[in-house]
Amino acid sequence: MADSYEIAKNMDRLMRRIDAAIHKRAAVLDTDKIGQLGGMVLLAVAELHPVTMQDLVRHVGRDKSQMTRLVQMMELKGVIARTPSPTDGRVTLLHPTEKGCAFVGTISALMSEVIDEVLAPLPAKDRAALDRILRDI
Amino acid sequence: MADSYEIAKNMDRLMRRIDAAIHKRAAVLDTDKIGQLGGMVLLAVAELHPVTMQDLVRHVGRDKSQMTRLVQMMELKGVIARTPSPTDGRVTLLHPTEKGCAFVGTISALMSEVIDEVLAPLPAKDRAALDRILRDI
DNA sequence: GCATAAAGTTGACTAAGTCCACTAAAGCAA
DNA sequence: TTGCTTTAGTGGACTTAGTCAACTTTATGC
Repeated sequence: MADSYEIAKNMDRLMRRIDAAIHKRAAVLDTDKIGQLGGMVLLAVAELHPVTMQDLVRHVGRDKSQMTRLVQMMELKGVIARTPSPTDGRVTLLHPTEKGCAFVGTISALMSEVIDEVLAPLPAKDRAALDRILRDI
Repeated sequence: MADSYEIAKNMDRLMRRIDAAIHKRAAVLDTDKIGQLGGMVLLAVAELHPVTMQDLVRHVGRDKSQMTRLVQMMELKGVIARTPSPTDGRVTLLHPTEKGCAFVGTISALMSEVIDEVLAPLPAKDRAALDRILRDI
């Protein structure tokens, strides 16, 4: 079996490089200072809307209290709207606002740019393999 | 070209799962509360020693000030020792202590367990491919 | 010998993640 | 219907990570 430590280490290294590449372009996310995680969450909301907090939490794999605060912040910035569910008084539904939708293009372009930059040395075949493997796991 | 957003999203998801799996076993790293990053750094020091701060910083891809503080903490906990370089008064060399070395086995076992758990659904062939791709990047 | 650079440290900060207690609405069972 | 349990979401308090800039000390190249 391939050395797990090596896999962990190289995965960490890759993530650090992606983070650094995103950071370098921070201005894009800082237009309204929604941050890196905020950007990811906005993409998720735009993809899944209308989506409940619970589902969003599951989708992005973060703590629910963290999501509460992040979504509150993004509501303040005007990129996400919250409406109470008409069928269940406990749940709130999330939607991207128009402003939020406008960001989506920018953010996913940023993502592409970053991923393309970091994965640049990878042959297309390996990149496709990576894509598939990541989906499968 | 494979959708970069999907790759980024799935990479994030995978990292979150690894983090969660490590977190679940936090006790192993909490024996002396060196933390997750501390564990990684200890492995790196054990692998590369004697290693300078600078090289360590490059190896793990973190900020040097972060490393300073982390290493100070680990020195306090007694898992890493720092000695001034005999040839250059500016640099300090890092070594694992005996106690540190004793941890190394535990931590890399933890890593293996976590990686093996998270990558369990992956066929051996794909796992090998992932390993190679991560090395190549 | 002096400007200049490199190694490491410190301060002050922001973002991310964790844990727990809590409220309120829903679901369910006697 | 009333009480019990579960579920959705919120808030508080905290720890770990990560960033950036200013600074000290030692080395180095003219």
